[in-house]
Amino acid sequence: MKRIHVKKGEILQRRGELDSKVYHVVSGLLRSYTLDEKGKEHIFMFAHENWTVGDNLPKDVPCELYIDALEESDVWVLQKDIKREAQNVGAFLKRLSVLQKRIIMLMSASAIERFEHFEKTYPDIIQRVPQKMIASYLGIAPETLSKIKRERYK
Amino acid sequence: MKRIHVKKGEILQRRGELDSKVYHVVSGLLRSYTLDEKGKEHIFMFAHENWTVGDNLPKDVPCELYIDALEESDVWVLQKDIKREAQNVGAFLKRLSVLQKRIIMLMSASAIERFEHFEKTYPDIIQRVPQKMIASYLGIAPETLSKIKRERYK
DNA sequence: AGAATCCATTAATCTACATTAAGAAATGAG
DNA sequence: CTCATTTCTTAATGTAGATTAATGGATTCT
Repeated sequence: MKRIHVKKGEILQRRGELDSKVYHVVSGLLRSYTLDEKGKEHIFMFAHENWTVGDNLPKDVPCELYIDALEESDVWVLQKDIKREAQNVGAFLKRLSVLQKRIIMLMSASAIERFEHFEKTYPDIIQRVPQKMIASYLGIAPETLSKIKRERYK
Repeated sequence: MKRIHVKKGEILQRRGELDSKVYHVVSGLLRSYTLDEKGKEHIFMFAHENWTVGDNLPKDVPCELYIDALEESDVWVLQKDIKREAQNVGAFLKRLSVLQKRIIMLMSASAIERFEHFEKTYPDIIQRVPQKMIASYLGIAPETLSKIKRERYK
């Protein structure tokens, strides 16, 4: 846990890095964002005074967010040595990362991509709920989901 | 903390309730969802075996999610007596609730509504970042944000 | 079993928002 | 101060996905 000073525009984290840190803003303003295939930015979160940004993934999983400074900032950099806090916190982290992924998908992925991601992530749930509920989860109309699947297998 | 058995279709929680609980699924399948003004359902999350659902709000804040059972289920019902766990967990809960709200907005609100919500929630950040970044956060094109604001004040 | 409800699929039409392009305004660097 | 870059606005056109509606097949209820 150390304190750093960053200038405007400085990049603190890039997608794909391992052992990503958590950043707690003392002063200034950070932002985390993703880049889609077309190179378009999707801002995931702004973090100003007393707020925290960072992927919430285990140390051995590559992170998905870029983090940079929108203003000159003072920041605490926290290691994620989760072990000691164990179970409880681990569960929170898992939920945070699921929600994060969900937001990223809603913002940057098409209906088809969202469905394909869902298929991979929750293969069992697909069998257990009606399609219209999957559509509702994905944020698309049931008719659209139907169309997607048709085009997919033809 | 008690264990309950619920039948398919049973409603465990309605939007607006205070002192909402957290539900941990032992067997079966739950779902949480919102209803928009048009009465349309937007599923926030499926929770199957060993997963957890629930708003992550303080006891005195009305919850935003409905929760019901998609299958006959066994569930642990947990009180949210957060006090003892203090700071750390409190911060997680806050982050979870922000992400939850974000997903709900992305799924059920129009561009204008998302902007108005952002205005209210982060009045200070609006002053500090370019509009195109706010658009990127809201998941809309900068041109659309520009149009929205024009129509708004005319 | 028969009735009623729910669900998936298709097709036609509609709409919110994206994209593109171009000029005006603001910001910043030297 | 001035030129360059970034940002904002406006308008024209395009498109992914919503909406509506109709049909047939499954489920569930009595």
